Amino acid sequence: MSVVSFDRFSITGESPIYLQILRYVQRGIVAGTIADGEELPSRRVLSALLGVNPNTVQKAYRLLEEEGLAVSHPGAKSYVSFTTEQLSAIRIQLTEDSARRAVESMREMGVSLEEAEALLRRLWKEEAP
Amino acid sequence: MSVVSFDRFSITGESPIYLQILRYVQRGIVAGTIADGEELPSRRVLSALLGVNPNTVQKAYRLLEEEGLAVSHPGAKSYVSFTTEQLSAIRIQLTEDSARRAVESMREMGVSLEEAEALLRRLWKEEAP
DNA sequence: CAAACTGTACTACTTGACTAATACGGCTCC
DNA sequence: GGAGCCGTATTAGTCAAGTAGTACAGTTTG
Repeated sequence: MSVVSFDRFSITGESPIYLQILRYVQRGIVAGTIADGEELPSRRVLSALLGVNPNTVQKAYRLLEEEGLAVSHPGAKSYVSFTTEQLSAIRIQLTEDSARRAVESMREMGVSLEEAEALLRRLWKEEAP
Repeated sequence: MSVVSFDRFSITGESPIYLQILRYVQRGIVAGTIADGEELPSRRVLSALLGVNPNTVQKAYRLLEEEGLAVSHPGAKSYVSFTTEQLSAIRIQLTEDSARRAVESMREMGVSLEEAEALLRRLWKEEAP
């Protein structure tokens, strides 16, 4: 099985490195570019590639394992591992669920749909890379 | 003019104290319980009431002034001051955190702005009374 | 088996956010 | 005009997050 590629990954300094690594893998899983069973680069290899400390990568991998998206065993390689149920769960969790909370919050505050749309476009532009 | 009451305010430790004070006033303004021109408790009085340092209150008041919701002059009392145009801006800002998380998630999942707008309108109608 | 990898645990350093302590100068009102 | 308020600036302490350095133990592979 192939190894997860981090060629399209770069550190931006806008958020903690370990979170950027975590989101990169999550995004890859949902986008289909990272498949179930794929091998993850070792902590040392990836840390050397990114120029950070192995523990920073370890933190990201530990979070992945806590979410059930990867499996790790002492001394052995780590692998991406998820079920189709988890995939849809992640998709919902990361998109519609957060959007629903935002909508609910805005409605409680009396924000109009037009204001919400304006806010959406503004935030979308702000978060652009 | 009456003084802004903090009787219904209590520190929860879930977020910085100065932000809790800021949001309390913002919510009060949006809810209509705090009117334009009302007098704010002095930094020292409110800090003694809450059991925190005057500078913590000062930080909240300074943010209020930066947002144009209060006016302060050296040696004089501070007052709440806002226009009707600012009301909608406050409502949007109070929900901006959840909205920002939603936008961030959708961007990570590769959702386009158009799809996000469609999702927003759909969720908006679903939550309608 | 042994070398070279692997994951993991522990400690330490750096940095920024948050809060506190203190001091200074301006307004107000008797 | 002076006592007692007021807002403000400056400095310092506290704490957690993030990252780094190092060491230990297990697995793989030749």
